[in-house]
Amino acid sequence: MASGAERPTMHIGQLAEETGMSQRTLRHYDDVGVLKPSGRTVGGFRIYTGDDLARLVLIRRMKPLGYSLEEMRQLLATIDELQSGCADDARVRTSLAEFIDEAAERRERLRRQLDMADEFIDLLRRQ
Amino acid sequence: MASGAERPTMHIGQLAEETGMSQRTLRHYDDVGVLKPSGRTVGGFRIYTGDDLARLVLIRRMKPLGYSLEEMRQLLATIDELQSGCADDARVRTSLAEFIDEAAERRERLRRQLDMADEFIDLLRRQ
DNA sequence: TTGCTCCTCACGTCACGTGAGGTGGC
DNA sequence: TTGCTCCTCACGTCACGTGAGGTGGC
Repeated sequence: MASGAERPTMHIGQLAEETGMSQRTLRHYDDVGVLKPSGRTVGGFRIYTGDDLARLVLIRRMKPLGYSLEEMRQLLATIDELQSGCADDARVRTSLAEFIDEAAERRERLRRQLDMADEFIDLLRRQ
Repeated sequence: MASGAERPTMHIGQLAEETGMSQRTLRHYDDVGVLKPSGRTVGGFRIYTGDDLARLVLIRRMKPLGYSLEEMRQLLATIDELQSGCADDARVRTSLAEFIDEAAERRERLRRQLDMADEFIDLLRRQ
């Protein structure tokens, strides 16, 4: 009644729909700590916010680089620290720099995989 | 003694070394029928030929497209049929055309993943 | 004969998929 | 009150990794 502008929240089904990920995957991300819902209803339903959605979109972008969920968890933790005002913390800065180097390597591997795929398709077409 | 020009063969360790794949992976490919060694020694050692090496290189190029081992097995079977002179068999031709379409779709997915990876790295660099 | 390579189980792991059986929310 | 959505086990799957214990090959 006395509530002001409500932030939009959603249940697991809507988040799954909007991101194209399965509900099982979202529950698994909760279990391993990659994406914990912001809350629960009294009855136990997971409640996700717009921030959670943004985090999931970020996770989806990380996936092609082939990180394990544990590595994602660590990288997301570093990003969280940076955004909560630790941008001057040398330890966090170093950690970020390492992650960027790793990501660049993984990107190169992915690009080489695209080359391999093209070689493969050329071979198929020559049959 | 009376042998002519021998075709070079190798054991599992050398094949693993030359392709960068683990021996366990090669044994698994044998188990599921993706790459059966051309022979065995009396003692049971797997014997791989140059043809086997070529097939494994092909398999390595297929991997980035994310096929299951069962799908690889089928695609390789189709390629084998084509190369053993069934190139005029309509069924085999149709099968190949379907595989090429699928491969092109998977290639596009892979290219989009590269874009996602780049967006992710940009985001990291902006922190 | 000594190493080094290879062998076959067989259990473990990672990221989920897939029911089973039960309950919350509008 | 009726559906539809969500919940927690818990076993299954795919592509291997990782020892354990034993033997082949030059």
